[in-house]
Amino acid sequence: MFNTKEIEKKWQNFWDEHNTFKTDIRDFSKPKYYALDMFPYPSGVGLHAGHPEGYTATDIVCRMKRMQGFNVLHPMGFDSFGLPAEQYAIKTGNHPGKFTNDNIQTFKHQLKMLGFSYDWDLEISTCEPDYYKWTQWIFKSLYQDGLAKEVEMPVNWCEELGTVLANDEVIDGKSERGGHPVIRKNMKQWVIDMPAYAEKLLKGLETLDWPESTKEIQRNWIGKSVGAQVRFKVANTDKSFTVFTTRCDTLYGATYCVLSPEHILVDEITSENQKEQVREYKKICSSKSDLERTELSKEKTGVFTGAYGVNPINNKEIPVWISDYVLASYGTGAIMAVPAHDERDYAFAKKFGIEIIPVIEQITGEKRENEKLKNGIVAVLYDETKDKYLTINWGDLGGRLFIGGTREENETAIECAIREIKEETGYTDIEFITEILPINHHYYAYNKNIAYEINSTGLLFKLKSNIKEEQQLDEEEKNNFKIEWVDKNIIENEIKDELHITTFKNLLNPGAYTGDGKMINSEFLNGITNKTEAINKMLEYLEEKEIGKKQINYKIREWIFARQRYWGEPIPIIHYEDGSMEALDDKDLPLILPVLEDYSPNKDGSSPLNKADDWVNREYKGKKGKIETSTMPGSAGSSWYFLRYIDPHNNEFLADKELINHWMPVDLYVGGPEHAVGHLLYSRMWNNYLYDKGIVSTPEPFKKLVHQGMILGSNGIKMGKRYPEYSVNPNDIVDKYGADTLRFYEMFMGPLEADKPWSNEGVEGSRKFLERVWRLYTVENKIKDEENQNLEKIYHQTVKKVTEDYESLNFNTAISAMMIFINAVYKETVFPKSYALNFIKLLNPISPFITEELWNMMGNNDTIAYEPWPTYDENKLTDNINKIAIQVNGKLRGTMEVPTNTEKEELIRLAKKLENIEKHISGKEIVKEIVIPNRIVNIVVK
RNA sequence: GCCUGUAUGGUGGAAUUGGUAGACGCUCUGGACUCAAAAUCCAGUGUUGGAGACAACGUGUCGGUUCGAGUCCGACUACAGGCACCA
Repeated sequence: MFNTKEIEKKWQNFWDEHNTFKTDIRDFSKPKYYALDMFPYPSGVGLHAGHPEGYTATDIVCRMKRMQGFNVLHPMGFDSFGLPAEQYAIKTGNHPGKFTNDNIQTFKHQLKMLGFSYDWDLEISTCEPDYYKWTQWIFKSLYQDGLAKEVEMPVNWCEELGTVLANDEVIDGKSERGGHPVIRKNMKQWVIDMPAYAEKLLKGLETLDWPESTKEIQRNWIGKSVGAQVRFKVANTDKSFTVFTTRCDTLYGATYCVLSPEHILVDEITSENQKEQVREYKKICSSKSDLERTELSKEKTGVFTGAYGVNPINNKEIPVWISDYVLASYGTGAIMAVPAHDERDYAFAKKFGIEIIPVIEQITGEKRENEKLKNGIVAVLYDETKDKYLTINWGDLGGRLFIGGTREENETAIECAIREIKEETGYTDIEFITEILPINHHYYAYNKNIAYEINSTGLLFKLKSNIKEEQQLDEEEKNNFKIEWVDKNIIENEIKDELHITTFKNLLNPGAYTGDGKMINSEFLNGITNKTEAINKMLEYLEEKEIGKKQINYKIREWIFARQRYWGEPIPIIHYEDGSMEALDDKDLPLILPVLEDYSPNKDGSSPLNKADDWVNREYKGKKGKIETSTMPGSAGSSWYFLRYIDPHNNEFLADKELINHWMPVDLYVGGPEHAVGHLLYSRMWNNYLYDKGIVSTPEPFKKLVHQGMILGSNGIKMGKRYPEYSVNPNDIVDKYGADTLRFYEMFMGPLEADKPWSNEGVEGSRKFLERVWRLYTVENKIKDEENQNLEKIYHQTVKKVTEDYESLNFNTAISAMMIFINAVYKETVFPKSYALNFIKLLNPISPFITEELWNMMGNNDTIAYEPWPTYDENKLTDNINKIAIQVNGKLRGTMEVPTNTEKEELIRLAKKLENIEKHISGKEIVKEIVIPNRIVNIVVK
């Protein structure tokens, strides 16, 4: 048994006293490695079980890299502006800084306890004026470049929290923190222009070694869509509006337009007799919260403005409506509606009885040369009383079908269907229900040797009674076909004809056709079947006639960059009495938070900073003005902290450019996936901006990103307030088993990225392994200055496996390899000293305390941290005996051991001699023999 | 609804990318040591049948490709995460 408390204390002190992990940031002689953890918010409760997971992962890589000769930058700091400290201040009247600093001390103590090899000289804290001076400086720069601005806009206002929230802080219309309702409210707001960087942020993703899921979330959030702007004139006026569409190819199918209720043109174009309705509708919309808008999204609402827009493609006048399914904040706040090919427009048109014009026909069957064109119908007759559909079973002549027919001249689809139903089945007492969008079908009539192209209309009828007339069938038909009423699943299983089954599915589930197909009703586009071609052709036309142009839109919105709170970075802007404003000069930064008597929010929701009269009201450059009182959001300080670590004590600049150039980008960044669209997007934007300014040397800050999974309670559920009995406190584990065991266990639980349930038995197992290692070195008496051939192969394999697995962050399998090695050593009487020393190095990154102690006990005086990493010999990874699997018909029937690189023929010969193989092949014909040397033999018999 | 993942013993999880499924750990069982227990060491542990050799089955479901599929292809189911009137 080893004394964890004693050993861990000893080495914590040793590392502190010797500055073991201090990084010489100006030493450029070695290759650099920058590993970064997402720094914590120092909450009152200290580290939770999840923190050590990600932190241990980076620590392992750093410790290995140091031993491999890299100059490693591995810093830690604190994201120390935030709401809990503010709430504490409101409650107690104390300054939140004190509370925050106490918590930071607790965190630091715990982090040291866990043995992370941070260089504490590089520690930063975002709430320190030395730090936020530069946060303010970057903001100021953004402001001066027009990327940070104050605008009047609808914002996410949370009454309970008394502040504005960014889009990523609102989830399903509720605040991310606390789940309070969020409403839309017009306010003057500081924002950062994220859309200006949308394209760069999107492009940059391609260069990053990040989880695909996170990149996808960011792509989604950026939401690029390529389309066109088209200008619609308002009939009988000189006004016009512009719509955004990604499907300009469907312009001929536009049968109405919709403006968002907030669109500026609404009041101007509304006709006299629609004014009241429009006013009423606008009122309803503006009072709706985001939550209500989301919840009510199923049912479309809207009103007609009385105005008509002119479709520029054919000068057709179409009604202009307003509806809140069109968002003011996206595109132009106006759309052209193509109900035939857009689900939302379809639902709206159906509800308000607006015309639907199809311009794309769904295609079924396969197109052939020299097709003969005809118009046809497919009619489905439904008997409600029996819940069955009428089908015709043609037997060998064509299987089961609905009623089909060819339209005669001057005959409508309905007339044709009624006629065909009567002729083929005799039913006459039927009621027309619905008709679907046309389908373009291709088929080949073998009996007539003709290829057909049919424009087919699908129709649904209901049987009212069984009244029948005599069928009119020719001889061939009479003999072969049977009328059968069948239910839905028979149809789905037995009707193979693509036209008929597609018609049936569409009839049962009528709606817009959003797939690809053949253009119809579209003049110069008619007949085109390629969507891109149609879009491009239309774009060309629009641009030529100057009625529209290509346009790209992004979903990403401005980052709302102000909070009505105290505990955040003050915005370094002064508003003068004359209405102008200005950023403070560099020499007046940092703009330091004033101390207040009372930190509670004001009743009007304005920032508590309003209470600091002397601080707010001042004369600056000879003019009277007020300092901006809202503060920056939580993600401000974390958007550039990775730069400050490089040079945290620099008073001249945010960090020395030469150092940034050397150390950036971050080589490995580990943190939770919850920051996918917040921190990880904002940091990228700031870094891209600083790159454009020539301040940083790479556009992307984080080259490789890995998300650690969540550590769940032993009940498989997230640890937390809900199930405190299943929660684990790292302090308790360290107290009982030691930090080495905690680190080891969390790495052995499973893949870093996966969510994993805690297991106390698993912790015991980890501790047991460390004990086993300890015993091997202290009591077993096997370590000798001798060689042992039996261990050579497995030793080299272990070095290789562990090295590669650390590099790729597969710590669980690295540990497994070390266990296999130790198990093998236990079976031997001699553990060569060189192996013993190098094994300590392999284990050191995971469990640093015990390994430092063992290293010491093996006669070394200094830390193991910079000892050269073990290497392996490729030639010793295998010996010359291979175990070959023998299969018969792909089933394992035996194995044999043969020398490496035994010839194929020899392998087969030996394999056939095995008793069990002989049994399985005797009396059978050998069809094939597959031999993969050094792997497998497979004999195929019949 | 759309997008992205995931699915393997009693259990946490392995599997060189198409080549002996279940490494390693936990649990459980047996043995050694001990007066005894704990600790430790050794052995066994997918299911079913068999004393055993061995055989059949087995990686969410159904189908396919292949000499051979956890791995590739197609359809589906369940769970997790993200997006959700984005025109």
